[in-house]
Amino acid sequence: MLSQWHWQVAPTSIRAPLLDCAHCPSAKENSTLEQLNRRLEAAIESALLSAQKAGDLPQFEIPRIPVSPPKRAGQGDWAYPAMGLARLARKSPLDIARLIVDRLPTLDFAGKIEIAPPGFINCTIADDYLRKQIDAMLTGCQDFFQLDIGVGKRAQVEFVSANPSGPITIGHTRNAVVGDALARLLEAAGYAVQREYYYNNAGNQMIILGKSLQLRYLQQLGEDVPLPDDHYQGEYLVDVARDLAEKHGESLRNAGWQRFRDEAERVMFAWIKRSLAAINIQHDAFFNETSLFESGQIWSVLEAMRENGHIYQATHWEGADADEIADVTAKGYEPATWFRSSKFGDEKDRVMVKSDGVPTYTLPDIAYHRDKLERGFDIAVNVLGTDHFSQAQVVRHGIRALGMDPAPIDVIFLQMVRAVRWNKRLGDFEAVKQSKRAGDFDTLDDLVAMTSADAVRYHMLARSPNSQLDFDVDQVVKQSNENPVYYIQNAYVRCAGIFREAAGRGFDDDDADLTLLTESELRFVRKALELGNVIEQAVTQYEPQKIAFFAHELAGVFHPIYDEVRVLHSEVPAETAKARLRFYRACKSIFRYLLELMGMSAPERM
RNA sequence: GCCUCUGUAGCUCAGCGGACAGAGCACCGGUCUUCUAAACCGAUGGUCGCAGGUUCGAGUCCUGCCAGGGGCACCA
Repeated sequence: MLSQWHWQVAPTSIRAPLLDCAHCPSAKENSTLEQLNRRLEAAIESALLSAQKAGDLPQFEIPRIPVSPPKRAGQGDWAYPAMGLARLARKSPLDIARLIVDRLPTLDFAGKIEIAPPGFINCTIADDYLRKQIDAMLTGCQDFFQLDIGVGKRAQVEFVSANPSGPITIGHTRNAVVGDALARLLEAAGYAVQREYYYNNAGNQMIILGKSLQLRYLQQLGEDVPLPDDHYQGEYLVDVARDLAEKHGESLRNAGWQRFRDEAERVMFAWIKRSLAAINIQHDAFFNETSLFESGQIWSVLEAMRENGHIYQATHWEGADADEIADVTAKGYEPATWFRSSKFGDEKDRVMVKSDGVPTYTLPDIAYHRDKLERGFDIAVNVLGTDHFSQAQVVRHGIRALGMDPAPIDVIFLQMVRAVRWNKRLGDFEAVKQSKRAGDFDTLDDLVAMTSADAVRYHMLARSPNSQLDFDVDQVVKQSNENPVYYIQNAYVRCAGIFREAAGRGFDDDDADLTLLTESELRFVRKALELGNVIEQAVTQYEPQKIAFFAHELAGVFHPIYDEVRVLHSEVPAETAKARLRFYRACKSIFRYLLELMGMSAPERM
């Protein structure tokens, strides 16, 4: 079955090979906070065990209480709430905290360890340790922050998956940005990632698209043929028809609609790829529905489901009530092929093959996901609009009906997105109309033209998938501190500016003495070291927006320091200046990496 | 009706069962002789939709309401 893949491989060379993980980053010791919190938790657990062994604490199973960064300054970098043990240990939280701290093994990264009421253990990272991380970071953020959770594993992200019937819309754009960001984060977590695009080209929609183009073409030839209401009305098909007429003249006058469908698919796909490339997105593989028909996979899936006893022929589903039966009878349907999905928790059964013998969308969808599972990905994430929620459930039931475990497949559901602008008269936001008149936009191309690729990527990413997103086109256009895009990029630009100036003066950071750095700079390093945790959380919880929030927070730590900590200034001693230049080298490195993780550019100037 | 998402400052939104609920914007007051203004400093601003419950501890978990979005095809 593995030999029956039907994808075109996109011309991209920068991706990791899909099957060969020989050169994947190997598990290695790294020094991010991602490990520090784990090490602190382990140390606390061993302290507790030791206290139990000595009889200072009663025997109980030690619950997992994670250490977390406190909200407030002055409470250290990691806090452990010992209150959670009070009941089990039958001691006051402060006493327990004392017992733990007294027995805590030595930790090279730990500086001050304090106990605070009502029972927190606050651990501060030692300054020396932070200073060492600056040089470590300079060996490359990609390596420095590389997690080991995905090493040796293969992940697939299926996203966009818009049918080639028109341009990429605002909704697809959110999907594209979130999917690609997740793919980048998975790569940062060590996975070999494949970006896949699945599209339906076998169904009725593509037939109508072909017929629509055919009519547009005939109109170009001067024929007076109307375009029915249920056909594609978009102006873009007129452009395609005009090109066809120019290239082929009248030779296609008697061609079948299939010829036009193929042409439409080809042109639309070229357009879609161009649009996505403009925001720095490329898929590795394209998988089409038609291939599932040609290979016969849809029928083998149906057979397998039938053998497992989940398929039946009927005019209506088995649990239909009187109203539904009356409804179906009125329509006069012949028997169709049903999937008994209600057995798997669905609210009703679903039609797999219509009474006219044509499969519904669901059957190839199940076949596609079976194929995906058979390709052996450790995780396969599907980015879908929330309007596909029910459909995704049915596919899941279908996979179970095949006797397969759908566990590797996860879905990120994106809530709706719309472009809005402020309407002064109404005193409220107003949806941008779905028309193509000047100033209105509803496609990715329009969005990019009016703002920028970077702005589109950031604003589409910086929102929880669970939240609806109003893309405020006026705000996104603004080049001011109202716009986080420039706030973040400016951090990189400012670093780049220092190095331009330093180079001009022949000043470098060779032999920098990092002990000359003070609390301000170390505050930045502390924050920067959280990146490992952020990537881990983004990947394991499927929350790629976390990286956007973090980038903004880190820029928020950076700018005040930049304002205060100068390098090439008459009053800064040369040795101090060297140390600071080294610090800004690390800053520049991490901002470049963050922008790369978000698929944004890192401009040298703005 | 059923499923699902959302409701936190005037606006847009963060917030891992933990300490006094945070940013940005807007508004108000300051800061460009320095590598620095797409920036910085300061001030104002809150019954976390409502009501119960679990917990030593709830914006966070549970139940029920209220309000808004989306989905519940022999469409894709």
